[in-house]
Amino acid sequence: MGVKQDIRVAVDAVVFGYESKNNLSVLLIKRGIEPFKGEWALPGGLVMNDESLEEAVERELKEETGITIDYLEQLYTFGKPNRDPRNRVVAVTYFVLVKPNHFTIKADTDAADVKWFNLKELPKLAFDHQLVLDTAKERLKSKLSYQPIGFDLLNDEFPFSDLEHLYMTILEKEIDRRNFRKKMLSFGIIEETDKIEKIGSGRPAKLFRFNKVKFQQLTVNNFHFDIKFV
Amino acid sequence: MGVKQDIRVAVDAVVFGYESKNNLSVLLIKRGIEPFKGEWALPGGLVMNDESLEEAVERELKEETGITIDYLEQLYTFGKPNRDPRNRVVAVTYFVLVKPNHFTIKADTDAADVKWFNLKELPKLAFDHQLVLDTAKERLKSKLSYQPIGFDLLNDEFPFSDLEHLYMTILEKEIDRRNFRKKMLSFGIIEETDKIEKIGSGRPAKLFRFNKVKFQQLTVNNFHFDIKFV
DNA sequence: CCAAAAGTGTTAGGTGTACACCCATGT
DNA sequence: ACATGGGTGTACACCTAACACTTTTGG
Repeated sequence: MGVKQDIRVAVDAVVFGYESKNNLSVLLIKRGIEPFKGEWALPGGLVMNDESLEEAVERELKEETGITIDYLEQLYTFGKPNRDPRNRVVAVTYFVLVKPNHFTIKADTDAADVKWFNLKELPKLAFDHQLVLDTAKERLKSKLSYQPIGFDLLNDEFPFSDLEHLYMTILEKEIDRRNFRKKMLSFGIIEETDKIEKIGSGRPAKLFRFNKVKFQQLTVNNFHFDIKFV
Repeated sequence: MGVKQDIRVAVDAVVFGYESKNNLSVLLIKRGIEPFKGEWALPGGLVMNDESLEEAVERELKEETGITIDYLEQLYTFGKPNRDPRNRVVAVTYFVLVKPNHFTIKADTDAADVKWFNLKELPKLAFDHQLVLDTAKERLKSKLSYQPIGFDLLNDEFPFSDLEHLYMTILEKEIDRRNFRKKMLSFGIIEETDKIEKIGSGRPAKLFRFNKVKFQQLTVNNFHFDIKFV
C-alpha cells in the first residue's frame, strides 16, 4: 500500500470582533517559534490525539488568547502539500465571533504577543493565513444576510445604530437606516429594553436585545431570517 | 510537548445522481475489508503524502467507482476521536454531483461492489457515514435555492419538466409548474434548443440548456440566482 | 376520442425601495 | 440656538402566489 501516511492535523481560528463604527477586527498572534518566527498568524496548533477538533480550537484559543467564544463554526479545511515548510499539515479552520464584552486578552504561554488588528490595517500573515482570513471574511459577509450572527459581535444590549453600522461595515455598503430598522424589527426577534444609553452628543438611544429563544421558536415554524440590500 | 500526534487523514465523497422523477440516488461501495466488511459505505480512503485533498477524492472515485465528476466542493470535516475503530481518522468529506450521462460504473479494485441507492431505500451505513450523508443532503437542499447546481444533475439538454421534478424531489415539496418555469426562465440563463424529446405518452417536450457562460457574466454584474418556494 | 404530459396569463396582495423631516439631548 | 445623532411614515414599483384551460402527441 505504498509509504506510510505522514500528515499532521492542525486547527486554526479566525476570530472576529467589532467595537465601534467601522472597526471590525481579527485576533492575531505573533509567532514565538520558527517557521515565520516574529510574524503574525492566526491562533491555532496541532490537535491532540484524544480531543475533538472543536476542543482543540477552544483549548488553543484559551491558551493563546484568553478570549471567550460567543460563536464558533467550522470554516474550511486547507490541505495542499507544502502549506507548512516543515511537514505536511492539514489545517481545519474555524470561524469565531466574540462580543466586545469578551475581548479581554492575556498573552501567557507560547504566543509572544496577541493583538486585535483592524481589517483595514493588517500585517502580512504567516503560512497561507491570508487565504484563510479571506475565506472567513466571505463567510461572515454572506452569513450576515441569512443568519442572525451579527448579534454575536455586539453586547447583549445594544443601540440600534450599532447594528446598522455593523451591517454597513461588514457588507461594505451604505444601507438606508429607515428600511433597515423596519425590516429588522419586522422579524419580531429583537426586543426593546427599558434602558437608554447616552454617549457623546445627540439624542440618547434606546437599547435593544436579541431574543434568541423567540428566534429558535420561529425557525422551527419555518421562519427564515433574511436581510438583503441592493 | 506530550505524545507524538497519531492521526490519519482520509477523504470521503457523497456522490449524488438523479435519473427520473423522484429518483435521487447516492453512490455507495460495499466494503471488501474490515472494519465493517460487507457493509455499505461512502467511497473514500486515506490521503497520500504528496497529493492534495481534491486529488485524493478524484483518485478514489476513479479507482473505486469509475464515474465522471460534474461538480465537486468540500462538504465538512469530521474529526471526533473514535470515528474509526482502528485508528483516529479525520475525514475531509466532499460533495459531488454527477449527470446521468456519467453514471457508468466499473467495480474493479478494492471495492467489492458499487451501487446507486435511491435516497429513500438506503441500507445501514458504515462508520458515521449516515451523518455525513445527512450533512450532504442538507447542503444539496440549501444550495439548490441559491446556486444553479441542479444543472449538474441533469444532462446538458433536458426537458423543463425534469428540472421541475428535480427541484420537487430534492426540496420535498410541491412547486407550482407555471410559477417555477416563469421564474427560472426570467433569469435568462436557460436557453431553448431546437430539439424535441418524445418519450412515453403526452405532448413532446422542447429541450433546454443551461448557459453557464451567461450565468457567469451575470454573476459578475451582481446577479444572484435565487429561487425559493413556500 | 381519450389519456397523458407540455405549454401558457392574469390578478391581487405583499414586499422592497426611495426618500425627508422632527425629536431629545449636551454645549 | 445649534450641533449631533435618534426616531419615524408614505407612495410607487415590483415581485410573489394563487389559480385552470388549451395544445400536442400516442393509443
